[in-house]
Amino acid sequence: METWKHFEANQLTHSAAHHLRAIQELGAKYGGWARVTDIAQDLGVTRGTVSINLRSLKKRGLVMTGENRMVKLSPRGRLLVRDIRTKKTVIKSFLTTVLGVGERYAEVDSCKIEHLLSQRTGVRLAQWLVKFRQGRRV
Amino acid sequence: METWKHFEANQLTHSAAHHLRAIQELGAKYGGWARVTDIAQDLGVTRGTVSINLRSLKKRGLVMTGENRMVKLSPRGRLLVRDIRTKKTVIKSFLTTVLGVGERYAEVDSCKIEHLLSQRTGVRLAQWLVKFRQGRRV
DNA sequence: GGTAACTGTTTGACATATCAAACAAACCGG
DNA sequence: CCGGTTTGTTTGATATGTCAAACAGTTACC
Repeated sequence: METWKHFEANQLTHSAAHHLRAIQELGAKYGGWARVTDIAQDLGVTRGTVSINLRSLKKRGLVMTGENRMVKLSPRGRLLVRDIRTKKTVIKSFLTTVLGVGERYAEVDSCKIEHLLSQRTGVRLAQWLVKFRQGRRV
Repeated sequence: METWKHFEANQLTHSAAHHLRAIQELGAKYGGWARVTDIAQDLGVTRGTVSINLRSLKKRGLVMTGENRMVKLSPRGRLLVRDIRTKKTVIKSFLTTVLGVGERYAEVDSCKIEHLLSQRTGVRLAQWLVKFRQGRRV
């Protein structure tokens, strides 16, 4: 009866996942480095919020600080972002191309779910999707 | 860039959803009425936690108080529980029968996701599943 | 080089979710 | 009816995530 507690035990909260994602995206053009202000802008939260959240992400070794007050993902942070991004792509793709869900709903739903779906299930879905596209009935 | 905030704007948090679910299940044999102690036991949290969480669920009109210090779902609460339960069943069914995900993973994953998936997507998935079972390729 | 703007951090507040512990009310056994 | 147990609530902590506002340090421009 404690299955439901797995939710809170997740590696990343929704908020943390998006902080990491923002750093990755913003840093893409600057060798991985991102500024607090830009992260805050990307997420639509205040600089203070980002500052505080980065504190714990640094403590957890997912984000590193550079010289110019900039931050970048650690290797582990990069891995997490990659996995989540992959899952999101797969989920969204399933929703739109298989279920025929509209782009907007697919975007919102996959965004809510991406960081919660287990890696295993994500991989299964990806494999299934490949076969489905090949016209096999699985 | 604000899509990610839809997560927090959800109707029910994971915790709230499971409080409602517990009330519904426990009440099944008693005309819908459930006790704080039993809810706490079901969820594996303290009575104090349930007491506090019920406060806001009552304020939101999802739970009603009876005479004997018992609580039950309001019509709206019942609807929410039903929708979430349906989504969970559909998701879990998809994971096990289509993707071949193991029972345990399917249980945990569907539990994390049930309250987050939009109603529309849930319905789409259910319909797709019916066709899939009928052997149609969709 | 001095002033103004921008950046990042801190602080105090609030909301949610949880715990342990104290408490009061109700219930039950005798 | 009296005393002990059970029940539900409250209180004081902790943790996360958010805001606005104050603050300190940096940058930039003239």
